[in-house]
Amino acid sequence: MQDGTISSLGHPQVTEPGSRPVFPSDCPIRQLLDRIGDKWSVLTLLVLGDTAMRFGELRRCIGGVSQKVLTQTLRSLERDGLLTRLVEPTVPVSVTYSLTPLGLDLLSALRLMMEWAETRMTLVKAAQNEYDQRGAR
Amino acid sequence: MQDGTISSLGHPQVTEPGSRPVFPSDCPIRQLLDRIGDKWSVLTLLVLGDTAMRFGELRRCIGGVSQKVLTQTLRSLERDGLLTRLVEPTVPVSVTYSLTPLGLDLLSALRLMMEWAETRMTLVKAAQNEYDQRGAR
DNA sequence: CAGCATCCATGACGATACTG
DNA sequence: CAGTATCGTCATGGATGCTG
Repeated sequence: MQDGTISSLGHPQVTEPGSRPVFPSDCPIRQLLDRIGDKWSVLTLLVLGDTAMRFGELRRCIGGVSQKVLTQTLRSLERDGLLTRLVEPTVPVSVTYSLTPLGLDLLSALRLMMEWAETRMTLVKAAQNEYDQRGAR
Repeated sequence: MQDGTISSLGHPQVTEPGSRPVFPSDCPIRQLLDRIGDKWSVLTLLVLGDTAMRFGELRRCIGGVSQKVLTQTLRSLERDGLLTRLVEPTVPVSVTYSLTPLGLDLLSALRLMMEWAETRMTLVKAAQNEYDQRGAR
C-alpha cells in the first residue's frame, strides 16, 4: 500500500488482506460527484471563476442552459457554500454571483481536468471512431 | 487576458471587446463532462486506477451499481479509449478491465479533485446545514 | 462469470407563461 | 432583470429473468 494508490487518499475503505478498495455511497468523492456531477455545475463554477457575473450574462455564457435549470444550479452551489448571491435592490433588481474562497479552491482542483479535456479530447474522439469502425465490420 | 483566466486555456470562445467567455455545447470541457459526468464513470476509473480487476470484483468495489449500468459504463469507457477489456476464454469466461495510458492520464488529472473532496466535503456539508437553517427560520 | 433483454420508475431537464 | 410556477419529455438507471 504505497503512495499513488487510492488507499493513500484515506478513504473509509475495507482494507483487510486480500480485499479491494470499496467506495460506499457515502464516501466524500461520491458525495462530491452527486453534487457537481450534474449537467451545469462545473461549467457554472468555471465561468464564475473568471469573473463575477449577473444572471442574464451568466446565462448567455453557458450555451443552451434554460433559465429554470440555471437558477436551480446556482441555488445548489450557493447552498454548498461555493458561491455567493448578491442582490442589489435597484429597479429592476440586479443579482450578482461570485465564487467564495471555497468555490475558487474547488475550481483550482478542477483546472487540471479542464486542461486534460483541452489537450486529450481529440484522442478520445479518435478512439471512439476506431471503436465504432471495429463494430461496423 | 492574463494567465489563470479561463481564456488562457484556449477555448474556442468569443473574445470580442466587452464580451464574456462563452462555452458552446461542443467545447472540449463540455464534451468531457458529457462523457464522464454520469453517475459511475469517474468512480470506475478510480477503482481501476488502483488495480486491474474483473467484472464481479469491480462491481463489489462500487457500492450500489447495477450489473446493467456497470456494463454500460465499462463499454463507454472502452470506446473512449480509457480502458481495455481483456477476455480470457476460460470456462466460465473471465474478463479483466484495466486502464490504458490515456485513462491513467485522466485519472491523474482527477486526483486533485478527489483530494479536494476528501478534505473539503465537511465544509460543504457545514455550509448546507447553515443554508438550510436560514431558510427554516 | 459476465453478460444481454426487457420493463419500469424517477428525476433532470426544457419550454412556456406569468410576476415583483 | 431575475426570477417562480407548471407541464411535458426523455435519458438514466434500477429490477428481474435468461444465456453462452
